[in-house]
Amino acid sequence: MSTNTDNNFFDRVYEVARLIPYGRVTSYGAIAKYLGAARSARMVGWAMNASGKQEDVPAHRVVNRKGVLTGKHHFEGTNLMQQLLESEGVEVIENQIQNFEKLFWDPMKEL
DNA sequence: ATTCTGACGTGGG
DNA sequence: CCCCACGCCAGAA
Repeated sequence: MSTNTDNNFFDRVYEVARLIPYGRVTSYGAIAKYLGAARSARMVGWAMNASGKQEDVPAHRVVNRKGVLTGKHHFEGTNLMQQLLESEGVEVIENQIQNFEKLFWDPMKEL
């Protein structure tokens, strides 16, 4: 059995997502790039879609490159994603994360 | 098999 | 800064 590098692309996305520190955020592209699939940023989003099964995947900490909560519509309710972020100290206005550059967590750089 | 779509990213205007 | 068009690639119909 493989350790953790032979899992499906989806599972790898989940692994990285779990590594996102509390109160920090990252982008789909950053994760995709870290996995060596920079051109598959969209797949990361798709993977997140299936992350509903995974309980340890903080999908709310993953946004697009602009720092906008593009996927909030996929969460339960209408502003659950924003609430989760704000509960971590992340300020969100109009689906836009404030100080995005400062809160941005780059797996390639941090790992 | 083919076609469309999408929680994206980049480039040009 | 905003808006538009194209590329990528995996899953769904």
